[in-house]
Amino acid sequence: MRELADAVGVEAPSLYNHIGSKAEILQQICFQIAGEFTSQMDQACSVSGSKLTILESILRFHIRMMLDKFDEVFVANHEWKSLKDPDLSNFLNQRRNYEKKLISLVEEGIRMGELRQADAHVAVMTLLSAVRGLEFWQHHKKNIDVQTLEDEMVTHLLKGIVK
Amino acid sequence: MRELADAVGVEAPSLYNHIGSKAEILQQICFQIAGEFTSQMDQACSVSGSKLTILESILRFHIRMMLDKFDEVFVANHEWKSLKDPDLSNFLNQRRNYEKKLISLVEEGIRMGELRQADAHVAVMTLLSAVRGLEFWQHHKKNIDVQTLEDEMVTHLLKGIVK
DNA sequence: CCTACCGATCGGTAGG
DNA sequence: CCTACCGATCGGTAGG
Repeated sequence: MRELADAVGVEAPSLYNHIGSKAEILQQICFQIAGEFTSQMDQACSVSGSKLTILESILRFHIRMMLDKFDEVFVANHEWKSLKDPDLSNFLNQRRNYEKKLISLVEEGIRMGELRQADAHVAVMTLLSAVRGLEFWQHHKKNIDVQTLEDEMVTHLLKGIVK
Repeated sequence: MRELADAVGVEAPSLYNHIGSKAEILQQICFQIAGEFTSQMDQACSVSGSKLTILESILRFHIRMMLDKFDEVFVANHEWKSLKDPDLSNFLNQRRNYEKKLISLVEEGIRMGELRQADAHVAVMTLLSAVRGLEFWQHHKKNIDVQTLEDEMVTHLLKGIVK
């Protein structure tokens, strides 16, 4: 809070004329980000097209979120653990739901023959892990064109690296 | 430190008869883990075989490390930022070197026609991100056989999910 | 190995 | 918006 106050140019206690608590800021960030992911997923699923196309658009959204709203996504990904309990369960439910929808999507893709026979659960977790890992790229991100990064990553995750 | 002391069954200050500082424990964990990864990489690269085979064995090692030595790897992955400066640069150099070797390996694989034409840099970061993301699986890990998880994840990362 | 305690940090309140 | 200050926490030291 002291750092934040410094950045804004006031003393730390003055912040409390504008916010209720540090926890409240956390809560807002977490649910704003969760909401963006959830609504994009719903939108992506509502368009007609192959399951693969939908999956790809979701992947691309994740990557763009990691690049465009790094700080907020980072906080939502890490600090949600500090949410207090109506919020905590709420957040976890939303996330679990999100993962379930993604798993269903992959399962349907497999059933329709668009996707390889695979463990949908592991596939989804692998995809989510990979895009989330953009967190750690730091200096690497700066040396490469954003669109190339997105395209290469999506291709790798969908088609692999083996010839 | 108080938690640690509790777990061991002594008072917090007593710990300092056995360790120099909290920072020293961090340093030991970071370099032990870094060493394991580095030496496995060297070993894997020294055996004859396709670049793809080598890459796969490295991937499998990462996954197994994430599952078998979760806590240490977690600390090495996150808390290295608190290392002080001869150690910090040392650690970062070791990691950068590791990534470079991996990138070279992928580049050679591409050159030899074993791997698809791809951005080796993005490919390696995608692979590392994905395996590292096992950090976040938590409850998911418990519902699946470890060997299946390893096999499915490796297959996904190497061959993708598209049919 | 313990008790006693320090100095820094942190989220936050009181009171104006 | 500020000054003054609180209570909890944390890594660690002194002294036995």
